[in-house]
Amino acid sequence: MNVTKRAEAKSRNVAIETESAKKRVTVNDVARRAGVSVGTVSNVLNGRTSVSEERRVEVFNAIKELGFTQNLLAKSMRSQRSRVIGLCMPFATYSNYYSLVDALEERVSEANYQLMQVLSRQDSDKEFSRVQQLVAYKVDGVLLVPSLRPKLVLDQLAASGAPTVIVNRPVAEERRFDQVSVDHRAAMRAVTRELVARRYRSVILAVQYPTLSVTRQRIAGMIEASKEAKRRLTTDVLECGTGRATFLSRLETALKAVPRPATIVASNSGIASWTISAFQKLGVRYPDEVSLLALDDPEWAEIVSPALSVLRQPTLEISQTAWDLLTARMDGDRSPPRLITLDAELIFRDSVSSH
Amino acid sequence: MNVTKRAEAKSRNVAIETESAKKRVTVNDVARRAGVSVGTVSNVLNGRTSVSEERRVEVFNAIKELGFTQNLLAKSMRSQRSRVIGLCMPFATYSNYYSLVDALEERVSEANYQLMQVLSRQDSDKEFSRVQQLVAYKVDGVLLVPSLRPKLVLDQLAASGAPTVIVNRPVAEERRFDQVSVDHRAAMRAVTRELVARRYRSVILAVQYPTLSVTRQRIAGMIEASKEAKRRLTTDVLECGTGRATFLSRLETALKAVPRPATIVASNSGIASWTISAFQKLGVRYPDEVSLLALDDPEWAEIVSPALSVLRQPTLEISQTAWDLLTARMDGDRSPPRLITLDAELIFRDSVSSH
DNA sequence: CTGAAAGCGCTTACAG
DNA sequence: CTGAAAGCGCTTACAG
Repeated sequence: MNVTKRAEAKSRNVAIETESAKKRVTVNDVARRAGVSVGTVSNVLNGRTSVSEERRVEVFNAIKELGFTQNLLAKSMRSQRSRVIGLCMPFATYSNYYSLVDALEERVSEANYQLMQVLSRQDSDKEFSRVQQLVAYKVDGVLLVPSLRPKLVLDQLAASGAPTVIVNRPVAEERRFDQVSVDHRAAMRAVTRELVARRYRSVILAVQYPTLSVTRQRIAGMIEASKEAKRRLTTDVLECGTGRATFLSRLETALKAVPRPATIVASNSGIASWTISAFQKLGVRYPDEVSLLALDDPEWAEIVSPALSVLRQPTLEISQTAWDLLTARMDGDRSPPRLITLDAELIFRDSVSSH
Repeated sequence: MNVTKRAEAKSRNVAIETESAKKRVTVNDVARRAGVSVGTVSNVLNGRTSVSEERRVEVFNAIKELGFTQNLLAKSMRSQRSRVIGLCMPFATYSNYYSLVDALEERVSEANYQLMQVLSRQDSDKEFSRVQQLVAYKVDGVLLVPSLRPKLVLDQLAASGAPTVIVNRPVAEERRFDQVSVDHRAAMRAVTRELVARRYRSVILAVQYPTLSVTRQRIAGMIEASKEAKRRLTTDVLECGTGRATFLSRLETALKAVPRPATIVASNSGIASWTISAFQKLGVRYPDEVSLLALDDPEWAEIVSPALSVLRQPTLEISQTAWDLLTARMDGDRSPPRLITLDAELIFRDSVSSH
C-alpha cells in the first residue's frame, strides 16, 4: 500500500510538490534545477575537483532548495561499495560484547561507515544465516566474534570475498582471515602463576562452553603453569551447565573435593555473578574460604564486596586493531592474514587473598 | 584498487569461473543457465505462484550450480523496500540499552529484517547526522531512543516519511510518531508512595540529565506523591555531574542536609553503582543509614550486598510493542499516532529497609 | 570542465 | 504461465 502510494506519486510529475505527494528528489531534479547534467551533480556530491566553483555553488543551491538527500542504496549499488560494516557476535548483553559494540560503533561511524549488527546467539546455524544476510547486503567488511562451530560461516565468508576480521575468539587453524584477540593461553598462564605465587593449592576454571577455542586455550595455559610450578597445584575444569540450579550443585560438589586454599576462576562475568550468588546461598565466605577471579571486567567488579579480581580485556585496543586491519583489507591489502594477540591486564582486588 | 580489480573481473566474461576471477553471479546468469527469463527467476526468488513447478526446479538447480546469492542492495533499490530497520540510541553500555538491543534484534531478524545501529552518545548533533545516514540508506523504519534535544532529528524523520517509533524516552508534545515507554511519572509516584508507607522522611532523586523528559516526569511524580502524603516528606533532586569525584562530594553534602530515614533513588544503574562506591568511600552503611533504590535493573542487583532494590523496566514488552507499532506503520497503518505506556515492576530488596 | 549514455542487479507492469 | 522492456537513483568511463 505504501509502495503503491509512492509509485503513484512518482509517475511523471516530478514538478508537483504538494504536501501529500511525497517528493522523491533525485539527482535528476537537482541537475535540472541547477541547469547542469546529472554527472556534474554527482561530481559535486563526491567532491571531485573537476567542477568549476560557479557550478558547484549552483548545484549546492539546488540541493538546498529541493531538500535533496542522496540515496545511499543507489550509490552503493552503482559504486559497488556500500560503506556498511557487518558485525556478528554471539551476544549483546555481556560486558565484553557491548563494550566492543560501543567502541566499534565509534570507529566505524567516524570513518563514515554504518554498522549492521546481527547476533548469532551462540548458534552456528543462526550465525550462518545472519552472516549470509550481511553478505547479501554487500557489506564492505565483516567483523566476526565466532560461535562454537564457525567452520561453515568462515567458508561462506571466504567464498563471498568479503574482507573479514575475526575478533576476540581466535579460530585455530584458520589462515584465511586476520584475527585479533587476547592471548588467552598466556593470560591464563599468568593468572595461574600468580595464584601459585600466592600459595594457592588449587584452581578451578569454571566454563560455559568447554569446546570453545578460548576455553581450550585457557585450560592449556592453566595446565602449563601448574606443570612448571614448584609447589603442587591441583587444576580442574568445572562445566557450569545451562541453569543456575545446575551450577549451584556442581559448584558445591566441586568445592568439597578441592584442596584449600582454592580459587574459582570464572571464565566470564556472568559466571562470576552466578558464583557470587552461589557463595551467598551456600554460606561460603570469599576470599576467606575460596577466592574468586573473573576473566573479564564487568562494571560491577568494584561495588560487590569483597571487590572482584579480574582480567581486564583490552577492548579499546582490540576494536581499534580490528578496525585498522579491516580498513586495510577493504583498501586492497593482500598481504598474508595476521594473527594479532594483545595483553590483558590482571587486576587483583579483595576477592583473592594474599595469604 | 579493490574496486578496479572487481571491475576488470566483470568485463564481459561471465562464463569464466577461475578461482582468481571473482565470480559475480547475477539473475542473468541464473536465467541463462536455467533457460528462462530474468523475470521468471525473480518470480521464483520471491515465491510467486505464477511459475510452473518444472521451471521452479530448473531455476533452483541453476541457483545451486552457480552458487547464486541475491544482491539485496539491488533488490532494495528496485522494490523501494530495504528491509532494514534503523536503531538509534544514546548508549550501548547500560543495561537498559543493551537489553533493548538484544530483544529488538530478535524481533527484527525473525521478521527477516536487518538492524542498522547507530549511537547518538547523548549528543543531538551526532544524533541528527547519524539518523540522516539511516534515512539516506532508506531504512524501512526507525526505532529511536531520543537524546536530550530531539526536535531537529524528529523533524528530519517526519520530513523523510520514515515510519518511526520513539522508545523508552517519551517526547512531550510530540504527536507525529508512536511512542512506547514506561509511565515514568506514575512509576516514580508509586516508588515514592511506597517509601512514604515505609515511614521514610526524605527522598533524594539522583539524576544525570535534569532536562531530560524522563527526569522531569519522575520529578513530577515524586512531588505529586509527596504532596498527597499524610506524613511530611522532603524531596530533593541531586544532579550527579559528569565525574565520580563531583558526585561523591555532592552526595556527601546532600546526605548531611536530609532528614532521616532517607532514600537515594538512583535514576539509572550507573548512578546506583556510583552511589554504592560513594557509600563505601564515605563509610555510609546502607540501608541502616540511608536506603538505596535504582530505577532500572542491572544484572548485578542481587549480588551486591545488601541487594539492590530496583524498578524493573519491562524491556521485552517495550521492544515487542515498539516492533508491533513499527511493523503496522510499515504496512501502511495511517491511524493517529499512539502513546503507549507500560508498567514497571517495583522490587524491594535489602537496600531499602522496612522500618 | 561538462554532458550523454551505459550500466550496477534487481522487480514490475504489460503483452502475449 | 512467460518474456521483453523499462526503470529504481546513482556513478563512471568516454567524448567533446
